[in-house]
Amino acid sequence: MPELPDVENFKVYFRRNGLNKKITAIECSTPSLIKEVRFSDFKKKLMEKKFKDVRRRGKFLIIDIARIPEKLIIHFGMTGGLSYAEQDTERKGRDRFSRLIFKFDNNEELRWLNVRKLGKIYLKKDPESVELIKELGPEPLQISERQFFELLRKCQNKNIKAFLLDQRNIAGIGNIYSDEILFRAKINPHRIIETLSKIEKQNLYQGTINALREAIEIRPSYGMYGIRFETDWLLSHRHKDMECPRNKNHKLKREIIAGRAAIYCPICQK
DNA sequence: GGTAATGTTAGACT
DNA sequence: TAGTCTAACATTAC
Repeated sequence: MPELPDVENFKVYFRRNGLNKKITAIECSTPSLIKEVRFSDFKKKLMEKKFKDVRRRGKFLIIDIARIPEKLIIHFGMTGGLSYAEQDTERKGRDRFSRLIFKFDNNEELRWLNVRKLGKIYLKKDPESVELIKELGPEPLQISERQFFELLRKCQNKNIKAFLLDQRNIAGIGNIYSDEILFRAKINPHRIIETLSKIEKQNLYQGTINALREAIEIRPSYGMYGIRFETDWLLSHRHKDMECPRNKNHKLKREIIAGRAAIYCPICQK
């Protein structure tokens, strides 16, 4: 679930539920997911503190903590999320995979969910000391068309889907949104960047911005449940009826490209 | 039981 | 050198 739009909504969820409450206990069922610091030290640093502010960078959340310079840095991996609930209530559904839990002084708790244990947690003064954060490309919703073209220019020989997926080019796009973006831009995921026309590049820029913005808007429920994309999204047909949103007679194709399952319309996407 | 899954990365390969 | 491919991580759901 967690690509840019999802993590953006996790940010709002965290801001709404996790800030300015004193941490009274911390539990972690899988301490190996907390990187570069022992869980006992992690706990010591955070006990009795409050989360002050939260921001998003790519697929990461970076959280300020009152009274200490360290930031809590969260990556959700492939199957992560957040859940806020009353303390010690039954953990149903994905809450069964609550790997890290912050208990607050109001008898509620914030759970970091991570089914496949591919997520990571850091506690660092400087977020840039996390290799991937340091190398992260610009935020797609904050760059001009001109800057976008410049990024493409530096990767002429690369496959377009590989380009979109590589966090060092642009931050926050993952497998499903790369498919959605390429569908909107009517570009076949096999294409190499240097073969794209100016109009296709413009469509790619607009498709990126529109898909991400609309996805952020569409998800009124936070967490990983109840995605409700309209049927004109490629996403709503993925792994289901596999019908092209533009034409029911077109069958979507699934193929491994850039190491991931790409789903696209071989007729609409040239 | 086999397969695929919204991420990242190291190392092999062309 | 640059770009691509594969496997690995770990676990569940269908």
